[in-house]
Amino acid sequence: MMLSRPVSSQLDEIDRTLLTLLQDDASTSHADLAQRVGLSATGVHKRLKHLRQGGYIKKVTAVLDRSKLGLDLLCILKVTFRGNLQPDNLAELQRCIQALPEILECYTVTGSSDAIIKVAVRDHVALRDFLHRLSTQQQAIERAETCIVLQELKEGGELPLGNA
Amino acid sequence: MMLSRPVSSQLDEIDRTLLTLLQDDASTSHADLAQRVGLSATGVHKRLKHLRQGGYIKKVTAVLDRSKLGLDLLCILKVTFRGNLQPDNLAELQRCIQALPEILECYTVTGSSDAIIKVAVRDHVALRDFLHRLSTQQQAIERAETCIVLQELKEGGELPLGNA
DNA sequence: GATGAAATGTTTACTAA
DNA sequence: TTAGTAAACATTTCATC
Repeated sequence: MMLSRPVSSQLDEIDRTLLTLLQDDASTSHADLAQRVGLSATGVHKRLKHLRQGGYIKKVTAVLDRSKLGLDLLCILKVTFRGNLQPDNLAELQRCIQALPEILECYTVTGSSDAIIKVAVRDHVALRDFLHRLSTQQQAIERAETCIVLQELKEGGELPLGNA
Repeated sequence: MMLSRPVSSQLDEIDRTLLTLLQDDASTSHADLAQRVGLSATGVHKRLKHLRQGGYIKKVTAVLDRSKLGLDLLCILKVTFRGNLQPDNLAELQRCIQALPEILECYTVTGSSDAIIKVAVRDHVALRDFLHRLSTQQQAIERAETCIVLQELKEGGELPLGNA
């Protein structure tokens, strides 16, 4: 016999719709959300509480306009290390992330580079300064190709939940 | 003689602090924010209104947990086109972004690749399927190096406003 | 999950600096 | 132009069904 759902249950379609709506605009009121998914505001509230407590929603954040804030130059760095991703290099990289706030994102990856770093700076002077601080703090960099972003065709990265 | 500031004025330190706090948690109440910046809730409200209307805050979004939603495989694609970034290729790329929701971010860049694409999929089967649809829809791809993300050392990309 | 009441949070008009 | 006070309004949350 099928008892009630486990605490950390699978998400149903209403949950996924709610998450999609909140990815688009997290300031939507419960009443609005309720109308769209065909539930009461309280029903929405309980589901959101579950989604937050279950860690599905990690946080709610304000997305700012980089240009308006003077950070016009976006770059993607492809970095390779001497000795690849050996523990020392990784530890140093993590220290860099803490020390250099211009680093927006940082991933270690397979392929021709060891790490990929996204950086936002004011202009090419700030970029030069950043690269100098990076190479000072990360001793084991063998090569760092700086790719300047020409166009942001899509960003923000809302997850596709239609088939999740 | 120096007259009053234009409507779309520069941001002061309180504005920047508010933006930083909202990047960290956009669900913070006006009362809480007020306490932190030494203002009344009304003062905060007026500043936030200005920041929203001025376009400094583009939107408020819920950040979801990829793993919990079954999108465990994050990849970064370095793509080069036959004929580089010629208009036809760009148009086709924009169509791809619309058609392939797995694409979280897409940038055209300088350097050894023409575009860099961030993709989230469920597993390697979904990745294979995605790559197939990509190459079908984007005819002019000369080469696409798929870098699988091993670790997300930093993501989300909150902007550093200390020196803005 | 729904209803309605209580607690919070937000917005506005008004006032003062 | 900017911010504070207080009141009106809306939303979120909780107890109860």
